[in-house]
Amino acid sequence: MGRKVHDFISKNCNNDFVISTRLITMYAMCGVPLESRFVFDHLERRNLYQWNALISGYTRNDLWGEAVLLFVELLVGENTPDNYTFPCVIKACGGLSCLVLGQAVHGMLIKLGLDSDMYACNSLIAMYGKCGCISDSVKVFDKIAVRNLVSWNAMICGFSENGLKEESFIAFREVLMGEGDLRPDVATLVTILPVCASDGELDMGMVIHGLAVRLGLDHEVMVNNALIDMYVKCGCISDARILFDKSVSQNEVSWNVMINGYSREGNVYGTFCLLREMQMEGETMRANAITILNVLPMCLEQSQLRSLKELYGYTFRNGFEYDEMVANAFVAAYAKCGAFTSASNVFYGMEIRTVSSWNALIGGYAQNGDPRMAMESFVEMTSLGLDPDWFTIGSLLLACSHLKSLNDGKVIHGFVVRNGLGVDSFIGISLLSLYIRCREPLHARIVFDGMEERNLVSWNAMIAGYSQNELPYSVIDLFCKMQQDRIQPSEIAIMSMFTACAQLSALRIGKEVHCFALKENFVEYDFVSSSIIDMYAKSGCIEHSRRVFDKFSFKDLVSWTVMITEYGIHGRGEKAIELFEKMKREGFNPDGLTFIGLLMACSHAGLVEEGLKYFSGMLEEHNIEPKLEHFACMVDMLGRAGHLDYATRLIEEMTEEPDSGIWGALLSACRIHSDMDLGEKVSKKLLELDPNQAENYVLVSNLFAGSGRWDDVRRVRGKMKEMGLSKDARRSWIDVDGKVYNFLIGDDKLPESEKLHETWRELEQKIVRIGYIPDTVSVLHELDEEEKVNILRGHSEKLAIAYGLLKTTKGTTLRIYKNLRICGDCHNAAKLVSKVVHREIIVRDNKCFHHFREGQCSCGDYW
DNA sequence: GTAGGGTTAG
Repeated sequence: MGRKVHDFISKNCNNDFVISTRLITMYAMCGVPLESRFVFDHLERRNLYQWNALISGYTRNDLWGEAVLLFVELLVGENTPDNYTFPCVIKACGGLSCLVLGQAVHGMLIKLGLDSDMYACNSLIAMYGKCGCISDSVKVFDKIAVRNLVSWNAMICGFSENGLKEESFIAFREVLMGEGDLRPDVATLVTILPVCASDGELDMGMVIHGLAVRLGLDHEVMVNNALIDMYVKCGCISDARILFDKSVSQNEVSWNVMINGYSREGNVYGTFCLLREMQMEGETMRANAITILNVLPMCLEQSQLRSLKELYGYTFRNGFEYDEMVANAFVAAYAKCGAFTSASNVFYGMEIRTVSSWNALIGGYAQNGDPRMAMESFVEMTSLGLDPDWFTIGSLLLACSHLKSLNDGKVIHGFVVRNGLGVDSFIGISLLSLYIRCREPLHARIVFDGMEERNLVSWNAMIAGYSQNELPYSVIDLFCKMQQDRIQPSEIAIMSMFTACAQLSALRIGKEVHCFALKENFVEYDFVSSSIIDMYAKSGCIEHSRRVFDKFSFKDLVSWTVMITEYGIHGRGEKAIELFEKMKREGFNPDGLTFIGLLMACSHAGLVEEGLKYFSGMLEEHNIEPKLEHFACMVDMLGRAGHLDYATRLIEEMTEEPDSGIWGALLSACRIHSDMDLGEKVSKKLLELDPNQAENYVLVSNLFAGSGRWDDVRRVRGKMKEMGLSKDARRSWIDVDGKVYNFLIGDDKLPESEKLHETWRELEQKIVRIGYIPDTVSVLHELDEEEKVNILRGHSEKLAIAYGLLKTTKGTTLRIYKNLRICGDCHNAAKLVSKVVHREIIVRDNKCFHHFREGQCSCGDYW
């Protein structure tokens, strides 16, 4: 129709200014800006109206570059732009996200004195928003004398695009409640609804839904679609579907949004049904490239490779595989399903490979278990002269962290610093995680402290990183700082706190965090619950652990395994077995880790027969191949029970080469049962296999010390010194009223040390009356008896017990943590003390728990 | 001034 009118005009009144301006506009509105350009180029005379019409036509059709070029042409031709030209050009600058250009145009606007024009200001607000300079948007907004709805909409949009969710809600409320007589329109609602959608703000979304109904805007197709999308993203698929079915008018977006809803849920059937229905809608409704991208999330699980291939077939038949984004998404999706060959086929089948395409490939390899290929692909990419962007860098850092390649990581870190990407939060967090994985928490902290902005993810990464590097004090410290900074902790930081409390046996803090977790509903997460169970157990409260476990309604294999393992550490072998059987009855299949817990439980409790039965059942009943750790448990169990020959035979029958853990277990057994012949052979093997571990030398030295071979002891200790190895000092600590007190062996530096030694001597007198005899065999040094007795008196666990009795009220249970194994003498003394003072004393050593009560220990003196 | 998509972090 437009063309016919054009033909008529060409014949009759070609050079009329008004008519040719209208023609240019008409073609632009019909989505054919090339025709507008044709008209423009064939004009004999031009005025500003026609330049403006074409620039505006370009921006209407998202041809930002062309709009800006035409504007430059206009200036070169010594024309002066007017208040109609500027909004269009500024919009184009925003479209290009080109701040420098936008600022230049803004400067020109000021020079011409047009900077109080509302239309220009509204475009400026939007432009600065799109260029990430939201503070400049605010400045312009504040300066406008009279603001209209568009000014507010632009502001809301800018806040939302810059991730300032709260600010966009505040601006939205201003529109509703403000002095101006403003009513939200379609644009307002369509801008604010995605803010609700992106963060699951269902309540706010529903309020806006009600508002849309009252304003009579809910039947507008764009509003309706934004509402459907909001319900989908908030997880209310059925509500979304009701709106979708009720829609008065629909377009492709409506269908795509609904399909995306089913797809995100992993609902294969629902997704494909809707896709089929969409095709049956006929000519009016066509699937497009975005439809494909909306179906994709459904196929991202390992098991959905078939659906993914089917979808690729559909894509191919409809010619969408040429869409760059679709192709990139398939590369990433195939990689996620582990189908690297298909990913690479799609990738190398593409006509043009942009940096994004390379990112899809490199990211696919980095995330899904082939970090080496990620690095190789990067080399190939750079050899083609392509520069990495921050997505590429992020994936490379991930690959380095999987490879634990600190050196490559540092090279990339250098690149990041030189290119000023260090401020990007994604890159910062990726760097931080790299250093954490490479066990360089200090480096990680430097990156963390250097971040311009810290978000929840960066706090979590740093806190969880400390926990993974076994730095519990740092976890607690940073957690407190997080709260000072008013960052609301999430389930990940909470889990790290439980792990830290478990490492420290810090019961009091652990309980506080438990209250917090209950209040915030974090206990519903399986990994949080497992960490609570662990915290109570490691703080000596195994009954608390069981109570948490029983109350937890989403038990998974991990929680069962944790509970079984904790029973083992507490020497409650029968309980562990009982729970293991219950777990099987409830339909859970044990894995390798479950068996480590179970076998350790049998070992600690001396349940050799049961242990052997479960060990053989691993392969026979559960098809789990025993690994080195399982053999180590068995050797430990058999050795401690005195079956050294059986243990030796088991090692000989292993198909895998035994490691230092296994030889170490056998060596401990040799010491307990004073088997020097075997012990010496094993010592040799152990020190050959792993000569850099201090513990191994200590084991060997203790073997000799136990039978008084002091020359050999000196030889081994000398060797250890020569190697520059030292073992941790013997330490104990006790939690009194939430504060942790540390004790070293023979510690005289404590403020109350005189009082402590006195208390212990009084206790000693009391326990001597009921049969305590100092067990000087535990002193593995070449000294005379009296000196040995004195050394025994200074053992850190005795000091901790004395301190606990001094500082706590009658009846309080003492919970003590020892960093190495408790010695025989302290074990005996603790039993007797528990009897004379009528207190429960719980000692956690580096292997297991001892609950001393009324002269007995839960381990049955078997440890 | 405006709705739907993919690639990086705990």
